[in-house]
Amino acid sequence: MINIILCWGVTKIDTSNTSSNFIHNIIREDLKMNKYGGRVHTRFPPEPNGYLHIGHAKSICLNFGTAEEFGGLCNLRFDDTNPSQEDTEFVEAIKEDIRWLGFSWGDRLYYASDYFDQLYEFAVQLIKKGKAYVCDLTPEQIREYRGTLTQPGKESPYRNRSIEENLDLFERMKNGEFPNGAKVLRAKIDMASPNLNMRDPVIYRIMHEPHHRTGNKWCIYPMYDFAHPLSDAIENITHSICTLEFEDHRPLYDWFIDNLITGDKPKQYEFARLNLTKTVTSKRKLRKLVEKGYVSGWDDPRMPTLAGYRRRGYTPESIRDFCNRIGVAKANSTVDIALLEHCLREDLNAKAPRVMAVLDPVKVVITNYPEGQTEKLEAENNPENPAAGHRQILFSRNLFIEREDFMEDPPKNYFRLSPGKEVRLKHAYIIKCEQVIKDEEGKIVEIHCTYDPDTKSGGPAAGRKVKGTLHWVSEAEAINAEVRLYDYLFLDDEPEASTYCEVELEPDQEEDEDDFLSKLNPNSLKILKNCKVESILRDALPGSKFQFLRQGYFCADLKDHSPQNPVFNRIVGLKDSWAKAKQKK
RNA sequence: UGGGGUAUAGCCAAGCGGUAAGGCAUCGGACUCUGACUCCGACAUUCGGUGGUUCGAAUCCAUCUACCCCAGCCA
Repeated sequence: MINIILCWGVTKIDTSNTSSNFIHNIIREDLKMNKYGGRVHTRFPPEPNGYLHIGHAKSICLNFGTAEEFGGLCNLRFDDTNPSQEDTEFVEAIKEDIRWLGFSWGDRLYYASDYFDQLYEFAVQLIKKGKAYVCDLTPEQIREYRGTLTQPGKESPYRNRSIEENLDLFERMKNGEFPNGAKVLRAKIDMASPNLNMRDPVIYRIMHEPHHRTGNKWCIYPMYDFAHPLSDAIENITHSICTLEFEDHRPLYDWFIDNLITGDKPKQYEFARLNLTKTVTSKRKLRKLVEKGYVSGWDDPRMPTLAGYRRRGYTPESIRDFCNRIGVAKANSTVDIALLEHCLREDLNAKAPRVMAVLDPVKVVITNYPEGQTEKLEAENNPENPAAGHRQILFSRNLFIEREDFMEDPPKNYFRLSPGKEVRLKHAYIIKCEQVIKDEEGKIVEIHCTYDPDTKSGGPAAGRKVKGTLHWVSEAEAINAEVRLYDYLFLDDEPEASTYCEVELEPDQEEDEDDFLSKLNPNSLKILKNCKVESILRDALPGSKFQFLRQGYFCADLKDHSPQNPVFNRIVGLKDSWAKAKQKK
């Protein structure tokens, strides 16, 4: 009986692996030239300061997928160079999400903090080469000295300290002799560079802050621009893939590599991050939704986090399929969320057992069906997968159908139940509506029908055609369930776009940052308490997924579902051409 | 107005000098005991604009335009 819940279909083999994108083209070229001796080694480098979202999934699929496709390796490396932001909670969540997506880093789990000693040594080398110096300028002064987009910067008065002095000062920075912000170590490059990243960037800052992995060992921490390329080099990364905003950091990346690394040099390539319609993906904004309680947490089923999708009922296969389909390019773009949902439905259609659930029940009485009688009917579990087998459901005189499936005064193309009309009850009989019972307020409380015993599914007269087929649950077997209908958190296609016109922007416009909150969909969650569902759902395992016939895909909630209190989340609705046709009128 | 990028259909996206892949969306139609699925069909005489090179240009050259990113001791 529980078989239905476990009969998870075969995962479709993804054959779209010969993907053509500019990064793979580069790799094919590198392979042809035997660069890196034929090695392909990538890495996924999250900062453990938040949960992974759908945008990260694109990067994970690119990095792990590329390694897989070219017979290479992909490391997981936490970019944990800023202890004030980071936490092990995020480290664990990130690991779980990557595993859930189906990728494996083998034994190659690394942390930038693993390299703090080596990075310190690299910095010392730079000083010894006269290519780095300790600078006493305040943060404000550094900003002033940096110049602007159109004007060159000025050299720091500390720029020409002797190597010995720099060495001494840097060591004393490490030893904790100076307070936060008192000094920094900077690369000595070019204050007049048109690329601001090259204007003597800070590479080490003083931060008296315990680190989640190194504890109190360090009070100076390397900056991303310094730690990242060198970590790549330490791990023998060949292709270092990141997003577009780091494009003008590439000269700096190369500068550190060229000055400190011999042998194979990792190369950085940049691709456009994912944007999704009706979705916010900025870490800051997601954090806000969580912290201000607009959602129940990072794993709220409405969140575009991987934890949220998991709780919602998305399959990892569908997310990977999506990531493979959207492509990888350098043009900023916003993918229609309809594509994600398409991938989801395609996967779930093949896998999810069908079951009947009435979300907004209205009672039907089959007046010519004997009182007290019940009978077992056979129902196929998944027409897409015969191996999923059959189950038995109970029919009885009283049953429930969807309130929406009855209309007293229907339009011409209405295939469902209405007075005097016939419909088939899925897996059961054809019934005909004879009478409508209403209460004092005119609300329909019962629909009286007769059934045609000859039309039993699979029976001799079962071939008779009627236009509509309804899902139903008999009173004899129905159990109550809570159903949570989730909708988009934002209805706006681009919730992150400012509503204010750029032209009118005044200097003082801090508040715009929270603009997106005003676009929250007030109906993103609707809770239905008295749904009638097949009794088999009582035993559904948390996280198991079903198609509620004619309605959509639903998932037994990972946290709240139990046999005593069945709770189902709507993952996504079925496509509904009837609703679309209605809307057009 | 400095530097770095990007422009191919409603949305993604291939294309790499030989005459515009594919997917999503949309619109028909077939099938259907899920108005689902599936299937069949339609959907860029044109690649941001303009000039040029060439027998031939989305691809090469010139120029213009639009949009994105950069002035953290964040990543």
